[in-house]
Amino acid sequence: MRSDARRNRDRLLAAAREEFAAQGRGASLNRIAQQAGVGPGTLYRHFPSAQALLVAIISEDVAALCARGEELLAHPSAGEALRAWLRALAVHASAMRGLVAVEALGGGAALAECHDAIRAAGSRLLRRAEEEAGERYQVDIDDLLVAVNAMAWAGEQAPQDHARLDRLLALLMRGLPSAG
Amino acid sequence: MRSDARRNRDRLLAAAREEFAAQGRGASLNRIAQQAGVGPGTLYRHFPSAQALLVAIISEDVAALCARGEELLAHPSAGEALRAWLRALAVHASAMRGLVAVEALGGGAALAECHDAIRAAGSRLLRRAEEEAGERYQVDIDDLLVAVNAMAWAGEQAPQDHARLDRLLALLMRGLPSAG
DNA sequence: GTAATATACGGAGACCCTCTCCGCATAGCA
DNA sequence: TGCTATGCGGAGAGGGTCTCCGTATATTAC
Repeated sequence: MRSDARRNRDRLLAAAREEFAAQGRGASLNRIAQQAGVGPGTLYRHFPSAQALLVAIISEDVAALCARGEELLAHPSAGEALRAWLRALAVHASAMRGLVAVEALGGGAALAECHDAIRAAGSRLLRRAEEEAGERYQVDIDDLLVAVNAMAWAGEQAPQDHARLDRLLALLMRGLPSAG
Repeated sequence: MRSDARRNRDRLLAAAREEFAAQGRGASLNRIAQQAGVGPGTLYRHFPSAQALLVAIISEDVAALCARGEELLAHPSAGEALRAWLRALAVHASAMRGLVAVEALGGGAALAECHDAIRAAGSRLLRRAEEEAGERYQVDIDDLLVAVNAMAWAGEQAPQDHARLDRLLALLMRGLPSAG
């Protein structure tokens, strides 16, 4: 990749993060291109669709989430570790308003890889929590992750209510093993 | 209101229901007007924004939900009644893809009335379930309703997975009193 | 039945958004 | 320094939201 292309790509990603965080669903790809100082054509060459742009951003975050999951495997309380990680996931999902919605949709192969990585991390934490609690927690890990995303989405619908996300997560986690 | 205006209003609402159900977020107000056989100007005179249109549709449904809540107060199991009603709420929220999202947003006075009515019905069912279970269920009714909406939203993100909504609701309801 | 009037209609069009196409510029290389 | 592959950018097509205003019509009074 040519150096100017690389530079533009990076600028576009940075501008997109800002725009998505600020505007949520109302984000405009035009504005992103403008903010990054490139033409719309350049944006669409790098990212053929708004979704591709989102996937690229998400991919950047997934590694961090997986690393956090790895760390949390060493946490003395497996139940708390699971909760902490799900909360981190929710915060990631909330980071840009409306981003979650697209994350939940199709999104292609790149996003599938992200999902697999997230699912793997979540599965390990869930299994450890189950072992700790000595009971099988009858839930599909995918459902649990979707539910966490849904809570993040709902939390973002009322951005002024900062505590809502925590309350919603608490509500969701009532049924988890070794609940506080 | 002039008779032709009334007729057009009704046609617009019917067309809007179809369009929202079929297209979800991709719904086009232009198409709704076209489908209803009126010009765009007519649509915007009756409903100044897409949100106003949604609110009008929602208002139509709320009465039915409240009536269902009333019925369920007579159900022998208060816990089951609560669950059944929350499920009905989720189905309503799912009825048109993406409608939930707007429902969660501001929406003005008309929507506030709807929320109040829903909250009142939900509160009564929740209180009865608590009494039956002999325990106080520490949850804000608003949070519970938002969470149900969030699950409906998540369910609609994967319309091909019909059972997902049920699984997500089950997940949410694990922490409810007298859970099965 | 007809005239007067308030009310509502509808479509042209302004403006913005997404996304494409292609002539032009330039980075990288010999 | 010149060549070429690669990338840039903006004009513009197509469609969406929403407005404005000349035209049409339901309604009322006579």
